[in-house]
This record gives sequence, C-alpha cells and structure tokens, in this order.
Amino acid sequence: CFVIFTVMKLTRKEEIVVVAAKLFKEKGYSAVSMRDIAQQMDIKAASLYNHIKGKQEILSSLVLHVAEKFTNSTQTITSQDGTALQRLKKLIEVHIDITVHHADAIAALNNDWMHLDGQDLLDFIAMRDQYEENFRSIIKQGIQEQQIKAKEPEVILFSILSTLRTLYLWNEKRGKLEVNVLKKELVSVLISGIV
Amino acid sequence: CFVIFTVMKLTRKEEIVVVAAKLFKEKGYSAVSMRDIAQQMDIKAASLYNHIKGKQEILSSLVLHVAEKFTNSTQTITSQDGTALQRLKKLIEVHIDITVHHADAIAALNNDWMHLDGQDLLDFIAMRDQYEENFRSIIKQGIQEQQIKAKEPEVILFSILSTLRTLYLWNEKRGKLEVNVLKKELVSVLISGIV
DNA sequence: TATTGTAACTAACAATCGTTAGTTTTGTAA
DNA sequence: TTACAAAACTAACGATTGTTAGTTACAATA
Repeated sequence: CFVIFTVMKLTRKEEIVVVAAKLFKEKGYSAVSMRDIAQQMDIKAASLYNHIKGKQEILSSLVLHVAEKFTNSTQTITSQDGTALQRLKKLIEVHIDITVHHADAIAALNNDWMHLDGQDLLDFIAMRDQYEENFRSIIKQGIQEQQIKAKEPEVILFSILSTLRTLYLWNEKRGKLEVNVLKKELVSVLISGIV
Repeated sequence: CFVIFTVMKLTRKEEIVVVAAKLFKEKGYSAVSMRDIAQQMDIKAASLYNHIKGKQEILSSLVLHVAEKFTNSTQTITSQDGTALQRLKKLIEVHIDITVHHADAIAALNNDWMHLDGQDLLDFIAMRDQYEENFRSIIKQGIQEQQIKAKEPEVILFSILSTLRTLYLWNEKRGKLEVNVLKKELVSVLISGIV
C-alpha cells in the first residue's frame, strides 16, 4: 500500500464501507442502521443503494477482504523455511501489521462474522479454520523440535490468538507506542513470558 | 454456589435472563428480539413483561451482576498479602473460575456492554476501569519488585487481559480439559511464556 | 447545445421492533 | 368450592427497519 505517500482516491462504495466499519466497531452490525451510515456520509439512506446492493454486501466486503489477508499471510509464512519458532514470531508480527492498518474491519471480523449469510458465511468459516490450523501446526512443530515447551498446544494457541485478535481494541490506546516497539514487546511477552 | 449439589430453583426472571444470555452470546444483544427470547421459553413475547421491565433490564441484570463479581474479586486479591507475582497468579485463577461458571454472561459483558443505558452504563465503565487499574497496579508492583520483566506494563496488561477476556469462547472447546489443568497450564503460559 | 451517466433526492412499502392494555387460564390457599 | 394472585394469552400501538420505485440535479462528453 502507498497510503503513506499518496492519499488513495476511494470509490464511493469504498467510502461507504470505511464509514460503516467505524460505526460497526462502535455499536455492532445489527445496531447500525442504513440511515445511520447515510447520515454519517451526509446523504439519505436510499442513496446508498446507488453504490451497494444492500447492508449485507457492506459486511461481507469488510469481513471477507481482511479475512483473506490473514489467511493468505499465514499460509505464506507456514510454508516458508526456518525454525517453527522463527515462523511463529513472523506470524505474530504480520498479524500486528494487518491489525494496525485495518482496525475497524477487524472489529467486524471478530464480532459480526455470524451475521454473514449464505456462501459468505461458509467461506469465512473455511478461512478461519484454515488460519487456525496453520497456527496450530506451527506450534505443534515447535513442540516437536523442542523449541516450545510441551504444554497443551491448544492452550498456547488460544493464548496467542486471543491476544492478537483483541489487539484492534488496544491499538487506539497505543498512542505514542510505535508499531515496531509494539511488535518487539508483544513478541517477547507472548514467546518468553513476563518473568 | 451449591449448583453442583442442588439444582437451584430459578425464579422466572432468572430463567429469562439465562435463556437470553445464551441467545445474546450467539447473535449479540441487538440481533435478538423479545420474540426470540419468548419463543425459546415457549411463551409469547408479551408474557415476558410479567417478570421483567424490558429488554434493557435483561442486559443490565446480566452484565452488572458478573461485572461486580470481577471487580470484587480483583479488589479483594489486590489488597491481600504476598508478592505481586503470587497475587497476579491468584487473579488469573479467579478469573478462570468466574469465566467457567458464567460463560454466557461474559459474552454479553464483552460484546454488548455499550448497549447499556443511563446509570447502568456509567456504573459498568466505572467497574471496568477499577478492575483494569487493579490489574495494572499489581503488574507495576511486580516490575518494581523485579519479579516481572521491565517491559512496557501496558503490553503485559493487554496480553493477559485479552487472553482472559476471550476465554469464554474457548471454554466450550475445552471439552475434556479439566478446569484445574486449564488453570495450571494457562498460568504457566501467561507468566513463564512458551519457550 | 444536446446527451448521457452518476449520484443524489422524495415517498413509500411491508416487515419487524419493543412495548402496552385488557383478558383468560392456571395453580394454590382459605 | 370459592377467592386470589401469578402467569399466560390476544390484539394492537407507534416507531424503526432494509429496501424499492420513480424523479431530479449536475457534471462530463459528443
């Protein structure tokens, strides 16, 4: 992304999705009406339909797009060289990167995915499962290589994923803490513990 | 609670809250209608109002009750004797205990607290802040006592709280894993890390 | 200038929302 | 058996929901 250097010209549809994401993050998908979204864009609700098919399309654009990012990243890293521990660290760092750049979309991914319907819902669940399975296999491999303690793999998986998935909430408070510092500290805490 | 030994006789209101909690967990507060709750209890929506004032009361009963539990527990432990690290471990264990026994209510506490209104919302935020502050002070104390690494305290706080707050989701999958084993493993992972 | 496509608008639709009023059923105590 | 209270019911209310139809304002192009 060249976001830093050039302010991207968003299509009207993308504008709607961005605005909706912010509202979804605050109140959840179900509590945000099309009129809420329209008001935030200074237009009437009916006008939204010149650009999108419906409310569901906003949600699926939002969620599936970032879900693909996660799944593709983990897929790439999982099939790379290096020790399991190195790949686990890389996985965490990439997750932080994506989160910092898509905080609002991740809120919807975490909290509103169940309101997807039909094929979108099935696609999401498939991606989510694959994502988790990639994480799980790296952890198990790390245990086998004796780089990771022989704890219950599911507990390790759960602990790391929970932290990463909730990161979008803390990203606001992050404030002064720079991304690279956050990466370093968080990797250290998750891998080496706090004592 | 004597739940294990005697099946508590719930009031009709408590039944409603329990049923609603399960639905809120699946779809979120806003997406669950009074008619949904009624149907799940095999009565009509209007009949609910013989026992509760309205939908808001269900939410606040659910959320404030368990929020008090958390805040009281952390308050008690924070003001106990022992090293900071011992109290931190105790804090984690108590959190796990509450979560295992109130998984559905915690879902609402995590995801639907913003739909509280008026004084209920203010009360919740006050309890939440106090809860976090108790956690924070123990961590800072641990760093001062040099039992905890001198990492960014907010990162440590965030990492532990994220894991504990999301535990309600994994409690289902926990399956065979016994509570005491979970406690031991999770404390170990959160405190000592995984390498 | 005439045409065309984009994107806004007004007005309204059927469905569903939380909730209320008034009535009937049901179980228990006198 | 009668009396009463608890808890269910039917019916409906005004408000809000996502969405559609038809129309208008405006800018770029031919």
